[in-house]
Amino acid sequence: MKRPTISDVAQRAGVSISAASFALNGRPGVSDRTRQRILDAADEIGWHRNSAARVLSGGTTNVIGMAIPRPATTLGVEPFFMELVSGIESVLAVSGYALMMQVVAGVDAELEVYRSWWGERRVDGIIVVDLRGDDPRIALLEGLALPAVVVGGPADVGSLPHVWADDAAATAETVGYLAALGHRRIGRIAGLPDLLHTRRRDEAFTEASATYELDSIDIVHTDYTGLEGAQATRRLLSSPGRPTAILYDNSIMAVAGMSVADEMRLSVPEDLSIIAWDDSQLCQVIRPAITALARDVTAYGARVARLLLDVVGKNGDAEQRGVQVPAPRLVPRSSTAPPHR
Amino acid sequence: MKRPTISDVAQRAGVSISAASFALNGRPGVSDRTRQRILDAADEIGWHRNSAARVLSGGTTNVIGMAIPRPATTLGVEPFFMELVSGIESVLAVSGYALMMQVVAGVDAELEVYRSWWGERRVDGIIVVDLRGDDPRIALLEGLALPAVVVGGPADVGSLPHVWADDAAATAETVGYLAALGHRRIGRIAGLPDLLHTRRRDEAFTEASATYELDSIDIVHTDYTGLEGAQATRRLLSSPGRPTAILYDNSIMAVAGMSVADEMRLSVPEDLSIIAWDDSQLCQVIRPAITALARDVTAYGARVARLLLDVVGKNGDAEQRGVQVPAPRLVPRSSTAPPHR
DNA sequence: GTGATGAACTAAAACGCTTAAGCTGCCTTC
DNA sequence: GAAGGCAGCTTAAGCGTTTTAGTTCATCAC
Repeated sequence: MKRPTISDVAQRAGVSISAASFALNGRPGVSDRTRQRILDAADEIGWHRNSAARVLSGGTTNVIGMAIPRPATTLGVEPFFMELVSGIESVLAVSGYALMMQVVAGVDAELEVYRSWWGERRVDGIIVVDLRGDDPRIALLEGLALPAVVVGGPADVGSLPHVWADDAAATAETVGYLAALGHRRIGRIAGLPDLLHTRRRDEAFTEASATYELDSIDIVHTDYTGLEGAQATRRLLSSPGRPTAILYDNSIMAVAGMSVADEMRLSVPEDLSIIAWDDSQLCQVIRPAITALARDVTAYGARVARLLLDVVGKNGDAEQRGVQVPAPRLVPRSSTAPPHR
Repeated sequence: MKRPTISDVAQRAGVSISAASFALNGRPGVSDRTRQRILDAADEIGWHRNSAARVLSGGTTNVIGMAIPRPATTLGVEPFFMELVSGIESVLAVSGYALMMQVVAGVDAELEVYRSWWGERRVDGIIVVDLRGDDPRIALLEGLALPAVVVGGPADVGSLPHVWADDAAATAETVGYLAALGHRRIGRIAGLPDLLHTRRRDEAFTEASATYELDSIDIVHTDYTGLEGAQATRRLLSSPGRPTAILYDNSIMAVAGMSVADEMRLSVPEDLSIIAWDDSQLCQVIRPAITALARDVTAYGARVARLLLDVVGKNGDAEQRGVQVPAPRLVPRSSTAPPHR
């Protein structure tokens, strides 16, 4: 089955190729009658614009690229990620853009992917996730002048537009809440230490502990899996001055921690309060329900996509370099209470 | 920054454009010395093949398309989906293919996406998920002769290659296991009723209940969310001859069900045994740990991707129409036991 | 009646690549 | 020594669009 081309359309409508092109792109230069005849002809033979040809003659690809610097096998573990993609897709889909995802093995591979995408003219813009300290991707993207939006910030993003939430404020608020409940020893079971947002939360956590004059804090880094979450919890709860509250960087680790407490005959929330970053169905469904730092990840993703479309010039070019989304809200549930005794 | 073209490479190496093309594509027609000179030149100026131009002159796009017929906001709920994508990516990434995802609002939108992708020559092949009864996508794809692989089957896939697992056998085995423990009343809390695999499991469940001469079974369909899983559980546990075991179609519903049991002062597994389809970190981490029907979803996705690459002719063209992956294995944990009394 | 204007349309170049066909020399072969 | 073959290259056509620079022709002002 041969694909019809624009010249088939032109022939059928009895006009030149360029008249057909004008009509099909909604440009002036053809009369309304002719335009309609051309559109009808295109419809009748089921014409679709060949995207390669369009790109070759200077058009846009209508593709947004996103490299994922995580091992493919761990992608499914973090619901944050998939929700972000959902939000991005919800905007791209209605704008006729597709999302091209590529899992990459490491930072070097990711840089290479960006260079390829740029050189091959495969994407109109890209979304950068999992920002790290001294991230070489920033400089590369600035150099290539590839339209890009960073998920994260507001520091260390160079001149790139970015979308960020005030994790530090949310962390401080959470520590304050626990302090108000009477907790003096608080633990934090965090994600990967080289991710920038982990560091920001770490710092905010430490600062807040000073502000509220806590007796002690403890931070343990993990790879976000339930397994490491459980190990870290076991470690904290076995220490001499064990914490009476733990803040987890995701919900699967919080659940794992709750099981460890159970295993050690500590009850939640009487002996141990538990809070999870990123609310999810899981937090709501489990008993006791888990107090969570809720953010609308889907809306976050949507905001990222909208900013990127602005940057690639699809919509009005409102030049916003940094966009802030609402800070996570603390949603108190049954897993937090004043400490026992 | 101007992107270098093949003619820049040719000029720098002092040869014609076609000589450069031959060399850069590893074809015969240039001497080894010249070839090396050309490759060096390309490297020095950072040349990348313009993919649009390559596609336009008959090449492949090196892109695999995947339309997702679910609302974007629920994408994050089902870990199965993301794990499948991980597996697919793990194969595509090393073969230099990218995955293009597009969320679609319904079946009609999906058909339109396929027609566009075909007409625009945007993808080399596509992956079809969430097979339904009398699925119109099958006929369309057969008609367009677009290389495609269906996730599911083995029935109702037309002539399309597909990858499937024997869910029916796993269902039967599970019912048999519960029967052997002494359960006579079993419930099933299933996913969307119009998905083909839901129907297959429903049928197998009903058949097995006859085989093992159970007293009663009950099937409730849901949208896979914890909320509906909880509601369905409440309904089953409130009925006169309430089940002593429930089989859930995913793990989040199983957890929700466990909480409902707790709420109703029924303990797991003494009063209620719980089994979840699709093992996950969640099943392992929660207390009691949940007995699960484990399948290697990542490997499943990888198999799908490999088959599709075969079909588009990347690898050897071993013509396998239907590929079977291992049936889910029952992994007994603490959430199942003989019924009380 | 003349020249200017502009709407409606066409011809042709350009985008960057692949590839079929053609052109050199040089080496064999008889 | 003429014919043939072959490696190693070049020329040029073609892929399906977009877009620039025309061309034609009717209309209008004076």
